[in-house]
Amino acid sequence: MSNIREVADLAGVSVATVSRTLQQPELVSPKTRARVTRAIEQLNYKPNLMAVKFRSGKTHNIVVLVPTVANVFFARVIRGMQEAAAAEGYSLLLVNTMGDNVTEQNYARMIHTSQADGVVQLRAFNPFNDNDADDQGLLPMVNACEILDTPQCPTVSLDNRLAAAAMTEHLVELGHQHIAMIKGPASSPLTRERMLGFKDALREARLKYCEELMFDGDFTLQSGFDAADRILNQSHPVSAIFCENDEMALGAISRLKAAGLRIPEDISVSGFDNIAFSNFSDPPLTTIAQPAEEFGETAINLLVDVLKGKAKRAVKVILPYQLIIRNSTGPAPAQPVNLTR
Amino acid sequence: MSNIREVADLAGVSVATVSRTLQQPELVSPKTRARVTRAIEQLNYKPNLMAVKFRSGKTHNIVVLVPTVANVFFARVIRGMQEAAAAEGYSLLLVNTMGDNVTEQNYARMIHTSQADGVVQLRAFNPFNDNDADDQGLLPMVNACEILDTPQCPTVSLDNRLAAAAMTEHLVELGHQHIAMIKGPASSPLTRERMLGFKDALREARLKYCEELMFDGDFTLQSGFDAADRILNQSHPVSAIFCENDEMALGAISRLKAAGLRIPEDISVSGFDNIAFSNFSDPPLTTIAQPAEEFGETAINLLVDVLKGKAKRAVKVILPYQLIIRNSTGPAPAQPVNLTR
DNA sequence: TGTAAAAATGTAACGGATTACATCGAAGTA
DNA sequence: TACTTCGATGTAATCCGTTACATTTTTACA
Repeated sequence: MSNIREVADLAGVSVATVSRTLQQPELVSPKTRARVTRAIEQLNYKPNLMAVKFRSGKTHNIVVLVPTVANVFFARVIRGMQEAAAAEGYSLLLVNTMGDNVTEQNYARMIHTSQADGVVQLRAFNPFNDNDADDQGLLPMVNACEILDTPQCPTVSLDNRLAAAAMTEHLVELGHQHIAMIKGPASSPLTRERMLGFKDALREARLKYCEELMFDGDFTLQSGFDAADRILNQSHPVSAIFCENDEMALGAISRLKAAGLRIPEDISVSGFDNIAFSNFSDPPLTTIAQPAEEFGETAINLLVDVLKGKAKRAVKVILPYQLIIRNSTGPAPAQPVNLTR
Repeated sequence: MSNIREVADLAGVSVATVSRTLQQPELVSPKTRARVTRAIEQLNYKPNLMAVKFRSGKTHNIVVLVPTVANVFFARVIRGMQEAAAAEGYSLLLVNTMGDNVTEQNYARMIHTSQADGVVQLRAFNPFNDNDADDQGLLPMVNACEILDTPQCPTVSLDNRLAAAAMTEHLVELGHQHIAMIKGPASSPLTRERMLGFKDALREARLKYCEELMFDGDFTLQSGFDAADRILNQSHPVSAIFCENDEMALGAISRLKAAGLRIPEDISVSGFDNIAFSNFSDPPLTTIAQPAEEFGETAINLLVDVLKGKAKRAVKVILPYQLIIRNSTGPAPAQPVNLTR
């Protein structure tokens, strides 16, 4: 592997001239520039970017903490980040954290060991501890998708409360009065937000909120299936299920169909996220579309602003949602269907 | 940010002693070691890993070229890689290449600019060009999932031909004589392998191969949907469709059901990959399970062997598949169903 | 032609950790 | 006591670009 000195020797110039030929060619005379360029090609010289990064103190790496890359929604966010990062000259270090706080803290530490310049966090957890705080400055971190209430941290998110309320309204308008909810983990602020929106809409419609109709899930297909199973084995009437993401909705539908229920004639099911599968399921899923790629793109742009010192304060960006009505929701049946069979 | 010199000064020792305290503590007397350790804590000193990587010439980074992180199967592979990499002290630089050769070549170049030590390629494309070849040595690259016929490159894959034959046999045993296939892109060796297995099984069963029953897809849900649409609008009888992955199978099922066909009574559909959704679809999908996480894990281990110089020649690992029979395949109907309606 | 200004190029310090080699002191041996 | 050996520690070179500053060359104009 050749280095800049060999190039300089071959071209008969100093290392500074070689460096300038690459960085600020306008400072080098055309004649010299040509000689240097030829030497570079001859030796197939590639600057050691590790040396550059070390010297400059800028790694141009961004650590991305992803709860799970297997989640289709996050996959879209990642894609958006990747494009924005490439455009800004940054590389992404994707970490599948499985939602583990310790793992996240370990990787966030890459900032301190100069392996990365910033962090994008897709979860509402602050992986930095207090003495990491850059005093009054902004943390080199942005939060996307979930809302993290760290004031020094820019955020891009959805108004989950409003979106959940819109979905609930849709169900209410169809005449549903007994709506169950399959929630995410209680630790997730997303879950809290969406539940608040759900309650808002119920209150607005003068329907009463029923704690017994709230079921826990963890955003996976299986957990949706299991929650639906619990819904089938309880005694309250239910004519619609609001699931906090599409995977759980699809899992729930699978269980409901196995019980012989027709969707949406017997029971309506709604999701959240609008993943690709939701358009090809039977029936296609009514859901909330989120601009996933835009989340990623915005997150990177916010972070780059922070890293460049352009950001004066922690901006909080809210992106728009869209209610997508497909065939998994329909009018409430005249008679509540007997679920237990 | 403190550096090793400040620590040395505070502890009243030389930088060498500090470095040794961290790297080979047994060479430092307990007394000194304690002093150094205290100084490190006092200053909250973290070694600058960029400097270490620069000096050592080892980045402990691995570039992973993923055609698309949105693919659920790849997501599982990634997870396997991540765990193995963490165990070996490597970080993953995930790149969503969208199957673009130029993008892959650009990122593979990170090896030459000393930003990464090795590459894991999940596609059958060699991103290195000839003059990158390490002469007779092994390339710092391993190929996973698809088979890339670069002799200097270790590979971990499935016997796709055998697996496809097994699936075809399953369909044949159910009495299917008119089996259509929804293929991946012709450029993918995977597609070629699976097609060969398909043909093998047909020949074995003395059924004739029919070129008109081969349909193109690109591994997405939508392409499966579209291909099924084409199947519905042609004149040959078809009682089963062998799809080259689960996404396309689910897309196809969606289209077939829209046409009023029952699965598997009217037509059988099979997939490949066994993604999570396939277990919750209606009907649950008959498919081939691949040990995705193990692919990832093996790929990393092979690469680490190469990087450590342990690998003498390019090993080709074949992992086992498993035929998962669910309810999307069933006995062929006595009378071929009229597809065009 | 002389001189100042501008352009081109060179010199060398620097960043932070590692490590070969040098040094020093203490313990061990004859 | 003199000498060897070993353990502990220090010194300084090294990895490879970048860049402030110094120096040389060219250009411009009086």
